[in-house]
Amino acid sequence: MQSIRDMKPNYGPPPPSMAAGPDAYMQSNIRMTLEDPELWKNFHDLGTEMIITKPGRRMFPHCKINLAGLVPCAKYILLVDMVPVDGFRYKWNKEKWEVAGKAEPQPPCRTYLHPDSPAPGSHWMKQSVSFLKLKLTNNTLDQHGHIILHSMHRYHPRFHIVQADDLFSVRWSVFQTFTFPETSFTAVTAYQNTSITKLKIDHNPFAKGFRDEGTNKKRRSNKSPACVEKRAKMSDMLNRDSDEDSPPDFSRSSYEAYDGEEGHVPKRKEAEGIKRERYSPWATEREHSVRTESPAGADHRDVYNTEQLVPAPASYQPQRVHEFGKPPSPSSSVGSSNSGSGSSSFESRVPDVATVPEQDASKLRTLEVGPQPCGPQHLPAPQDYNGVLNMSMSHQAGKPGVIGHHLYSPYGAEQPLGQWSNPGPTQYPPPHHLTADYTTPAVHHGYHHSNVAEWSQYPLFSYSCW
DNA sequence: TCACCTGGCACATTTGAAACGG
DNA sequence: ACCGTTTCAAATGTGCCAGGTG
Repeated sequence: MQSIRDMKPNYGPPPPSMAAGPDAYMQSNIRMTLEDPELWKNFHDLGTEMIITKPGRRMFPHCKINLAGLVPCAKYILLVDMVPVDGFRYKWNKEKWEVAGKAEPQPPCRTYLHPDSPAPGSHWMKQSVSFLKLKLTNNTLDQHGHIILHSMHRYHPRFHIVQADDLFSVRWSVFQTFTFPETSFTAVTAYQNTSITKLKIDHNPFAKGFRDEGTNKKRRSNKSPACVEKRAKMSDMLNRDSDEDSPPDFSRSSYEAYDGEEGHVPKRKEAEGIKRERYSPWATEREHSVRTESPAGADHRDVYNTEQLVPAPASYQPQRVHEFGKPPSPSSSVGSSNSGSGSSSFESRVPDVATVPEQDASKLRTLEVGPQPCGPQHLPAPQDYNGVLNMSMSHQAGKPGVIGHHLYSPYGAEQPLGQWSNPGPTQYPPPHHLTADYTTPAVHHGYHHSNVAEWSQYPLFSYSCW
């Protein structure tokens, strides 16, 4: 865990209203733990898949975290974004994920803003923080603010804690980034691994209707002979695999593996966890040095499972600088993210092609920053949305504001936080806030592994102008 | 031909308004 | 009039599956 003391405010001098902001709330130990790690681990061991649909699909399991070590009176903003795990596209081939080529160009990068943001540390710490309403989509023209992903690509959620009184001061605030290796997943439009399907059905309350022991006799019993045959075939194949290169526990037909009472499933899975880990569907990638996650091995995994701080600002902001300096092609950033360096200019960033309906933008409103019960207050002057935009533009020369990046909240525009966005980067000259002051080595955490090194180079706000 | 995607379907949960009673 | 509980329908979230697409 890295102390926030090591961090610097994002970039450049803060505005007058924020002059003493982050420093006033300086703190040392923010702790983030993933809720339901066992469930995540169960999925991870099988190779988590997340359905992405045009209208957007929730994650399951959904991201739920616990926070500690925040300053109770200081306000924080919580963000989640998805970064590619690597630069490859995958295909599901005979019960295993295989590399199917280079990754497609990175879709417009979106960041999901937790609807409670901004809220005091006490609020975040008093109960677990759920990102239930975060949705994933494969629609690059999505206008609902869902996170856009490519099917058959692997991603990794990143959680960001930004100490800021409101969304508009985020830009000058310190932030910390956390990830949990077990939350990585493959985006798919249809489930490939039947074991994952079964696991989802068993654990997702919305899918109760598909449980064998459930009340839904209709669907299950109405399955066509062909379907039954297909399933039997699949079961056969799995069993064959188990004879060849997998322990029975993992490669057994999912329908066998999860037969019986729902309540029994988690226990069994816990017991089988270690075995499954060894024979996860990613084995091939590991063999081919494609799968680089958690190479530290089982010893370190446990540590990762409980909490992990990844690219804290001091360490990965330089990479953001590099990232911004890369050519506009998102594919280049995906495919060559290891190459690292680049110019410090990011004027050619690819704009987020998604747009927000004008009426949405027009509804955007100021974030209410009410009086706080305690602690030093450095509240920005009241401002409306236009004011924010103006502020942003006025800072373009050296410390731009929030334009250009699509930061979404599940709240609609009519809701308190609003879904605030802006006319899109193409309408504004790109800002230059990423000064190259930081020369700290890219990743220097104890848990550093190549995987982190790669994906952490994705900027927090890829297309943003923070 | 095949891998992948899409849209409709049935079933489940969630949510919020209406109804009701104390 | 207010509050708490119950009921019910609409909205929403699921995986399944047939058909479409490149």
